[in-house]
Amino acid sequence: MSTPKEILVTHALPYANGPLHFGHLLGYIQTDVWVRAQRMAGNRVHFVAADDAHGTPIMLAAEKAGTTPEAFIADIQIGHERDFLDFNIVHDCYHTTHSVENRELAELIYTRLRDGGHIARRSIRQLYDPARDMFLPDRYVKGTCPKCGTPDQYGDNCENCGATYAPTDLIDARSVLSGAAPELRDSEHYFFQVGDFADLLRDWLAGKLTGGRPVMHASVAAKLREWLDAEDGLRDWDISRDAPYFGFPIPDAPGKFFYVWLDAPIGYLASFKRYCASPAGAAAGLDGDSFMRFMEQPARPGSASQDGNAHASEMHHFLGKDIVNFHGLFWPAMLAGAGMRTPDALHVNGYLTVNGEKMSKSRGTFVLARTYLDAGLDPDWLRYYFATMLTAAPVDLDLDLKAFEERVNSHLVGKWVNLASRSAGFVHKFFDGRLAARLPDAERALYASAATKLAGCAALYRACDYAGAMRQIIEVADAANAYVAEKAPWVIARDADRREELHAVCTLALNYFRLLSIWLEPVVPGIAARARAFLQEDWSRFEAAQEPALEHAIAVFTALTTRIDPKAIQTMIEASKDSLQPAQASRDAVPGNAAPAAESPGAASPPAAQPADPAPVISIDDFARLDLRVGRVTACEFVAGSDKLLRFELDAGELGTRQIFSGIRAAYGEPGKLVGRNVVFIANLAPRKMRFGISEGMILSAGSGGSDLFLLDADAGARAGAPVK
RNA sequence: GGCUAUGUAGCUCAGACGGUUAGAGCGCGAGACUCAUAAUCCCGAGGUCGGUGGUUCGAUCCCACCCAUAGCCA
Repeated sequence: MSTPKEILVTHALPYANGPLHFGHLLGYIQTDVWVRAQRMAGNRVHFVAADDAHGTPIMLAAEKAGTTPEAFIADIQIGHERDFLDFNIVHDCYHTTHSVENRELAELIYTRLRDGGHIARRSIRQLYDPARDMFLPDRYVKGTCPKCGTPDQYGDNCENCGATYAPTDLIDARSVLSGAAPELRDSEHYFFQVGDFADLLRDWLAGKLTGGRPVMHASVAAKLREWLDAEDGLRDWDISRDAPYFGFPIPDAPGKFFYVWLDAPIGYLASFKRYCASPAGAAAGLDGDSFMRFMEQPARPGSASQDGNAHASEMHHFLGKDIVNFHGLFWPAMLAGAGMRTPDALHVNGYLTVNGEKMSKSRGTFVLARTYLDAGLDPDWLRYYFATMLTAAPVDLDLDLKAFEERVNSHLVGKWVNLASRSAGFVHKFFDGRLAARLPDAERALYASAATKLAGCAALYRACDYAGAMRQIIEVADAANAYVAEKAPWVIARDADRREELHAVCTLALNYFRLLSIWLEPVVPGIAARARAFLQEDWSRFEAAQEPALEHAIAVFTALTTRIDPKAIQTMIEASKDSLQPAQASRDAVPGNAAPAAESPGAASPPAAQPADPAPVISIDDFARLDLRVGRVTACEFVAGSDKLLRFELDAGELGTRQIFSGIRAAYGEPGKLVGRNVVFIANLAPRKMRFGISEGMILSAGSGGSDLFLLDADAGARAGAPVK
C-alpha cells in the first residue's frame, strides 16, 4: 500500500484468575494475524498487551489459594506468557496492570479528568457484608428474585425470568462469601461523567476523528449509538471501589480504589510505555519520549491529513463483543478528557462455540490452550481454522472439531504443502535441486495472474476478512494442483528430451507453493518458517510474492506439517473433562474475557500430581449407601497437639450439629476464614473416637493431599443438611 | 421484557442495488492418475436461501410479525 504507518495494536487483556482457553485464543489469534499481516505489508507495528490483574475476584481467589494477590497474579502471568508464545502469539511487550507504569498513568488520566471537572462524588447505598467487613459487588449477593420468586439468583438479574434489578431488591439476600445477611450502608463513590463527551463520541463513531474512515463495524456502532442516544443520556460511570480492594488507591481519596475497569484499558498504554523505554523498544526506534509523543495528539474533527487519516500513526484495539461498552464509550471519553488521542479502530470478535454449543466442561469442550498443546496438536492448525472463519463482523464462530480436522488436512496438507511435496523430488532428481532460470511465457502469465489475485489479500487482511483471504488462497492452491495434474510431470519425466519442460512445470509448481506460503505466513508462521527453510529464502514482506523465485536452490523436502491425528483431538477432549475444577462461586465483570466463563483460580495451584488410577466400578447401590450432606461451618479452629487437623463444627440442618476433625490444616492455614461457608461431608460414616474428641463424619476435599487440597463448596442457595446426590 | 445482531446444501461460509437453472470448500458417491503426507484431477448427488403474511409483473434478497441463537441493558 502507500506510505508505511506506525500502528499500536492491543488485544483485550486476559483476567489473571485462570489459564487461557479457546475463547481467549480466538481473539488473540485474530490480533496476532493482523499484526503479522501489517508488518508484511510494510507497516511499523507495536503489539502490546498485559494481564488484567485487579479486582475483587482476584483478591478473593488469592485469599482462597492462601497467598497474596501479587504472588497469585505473578504465577498466572507466567502461564499466560508461555501459552501466548507457544501459540505463536508474539507481543513486543507483555506487561501487567499491576505495574508502576499503569499506576502512574491511571493517576495521570484520573487527575486530568478531575481537574477538567469530569469527576463527580456522591454517596450511594450498597450492600455490605458485616462478617467480611466489605462491600459486596452485585455478583456476590444471592437471593430470591423479586419478580418471579426463583430462589438463589444473583444480585443483578434473574436467570429464570431475565428481570434486572438492584441487589437491594432481592428477597432474603445473602452474601455469597459468608452467608451473612448483607446490610445497607452508605459510601461515597467517584463517578466519571462520561456524558460530558457525548458529542465527541458521536463524532468519533461517525468517523469524524479518523478522516471519515469508520472506527468499527457498522453493527457495533449501532449498538453504541443506542447507549449514546438513550433517553436519559449517558449515565455517570462509577469508577471507585471501597477497601478492601486489590487495585490502585485513588489519589487524595483514602480508602478508595480505582475500579478494575478503569485501569484495565490504561494497561494497554502502560505496556506500550514500558516497551518504549525498554531495550527492545530502542531497537525498534523508540525511546522514553515516544510514548507521550504518540498519545498526546488529540484528534479534532476535520483534522485529517491528505491520506485521509487524522494521524500518521494509528491505535487499534481488538476485543470481544461483550466489552464494547468499555472500549466504545468510557475509554475514548477518558482518553479525550485526558488530552490523549482516541482509538482509530476497534475490531470486535464474537464468542466461540465448540461443536455448536457453548464451551462445556462436562462435554470436554472447555479446552485450555495448554491442553490443546499437550495433546500434541500444532498451534498453526487452530490458527488456520480460525482464520478461515474470521471476518470483521462480530458474530459467534463455531469450532466444529470434525470440520477442523478435515479442513486442516485438506487445505494445508492436501493442497498447499502437497504442491511442494509432489514437485521437490523431480527438482532434486533431475536438476540438482535448482529452480529453472526462467519460465516460458505461459507459465510466467500463470504466475503473474495468481500473484495479482493474491495481492488483494493485503486489503482483506487489513479489513480483518481473513476468511475472504483464505478463500482466495485456496482457489490459487486448487488452480496450482489442477495445473500439475494437467501437465503430469511424472509423464514428462519419462522422456529425456523433455527435461526443460519438466523443469518449467516444477518451477512454477514450487513458485505457486512459495506464493501461497508468503500469503499464509501471518496465519501459520510456524509452518511458513519451515517453508522458508525448504525454499532457502527469507522473505519478510508480501512484496516478495510479486516476482517468482528463479534459478534458486531448494533444500530436500521434509514434511512441513502432518495431517491431524484424530486421536489427538480425542485426547484433548478427554483431558478437558479431567480438568474439571471446583467452580468459583462467582465472578465480577472481567475485562478481556472472550468467552463466557471465567476460570477458577485452581490453575494457580501446583500442577496436579499424577492422576490416581481410576477406582473399580461400583453399583448405584454402593453409591446410595453414602449419605452426603451439605454442612455450614459454624466453627473451625486449630487442634492443640496436632499439626495436621482442624476441628470443625457444622450446622447439619435436621441432623443437628456435627463435630468433625479434618486433616487439611496444611491447605487451610486460617481456619477462622472458613466459618460461614458450606462444605460437603459424609454424614453416615461411623463415628470415630480420636485423641481430641469424637469425629462424626468426614469432610470432602479434592486434591492429592498436603497443601494440595480444596474443600468442595455448595453454592449459597444450598441449605445446611441438604442431601448431596 | 427492551434493544442490537445472526439464521443460505451433512459441516463452514460466499452471494444477489429484487429478475432466466442460488455458488464455493470440506464431507459423501462414481471415474482417472500414481509425482506426492491414501495427497491430486474430473464428474455427480444434495438446498421450497429459519417460518408466516405483505409490497411487486416477479423476493431467498424490501416490509411486518413470529421462531431459534448470541450479546447488551452500564
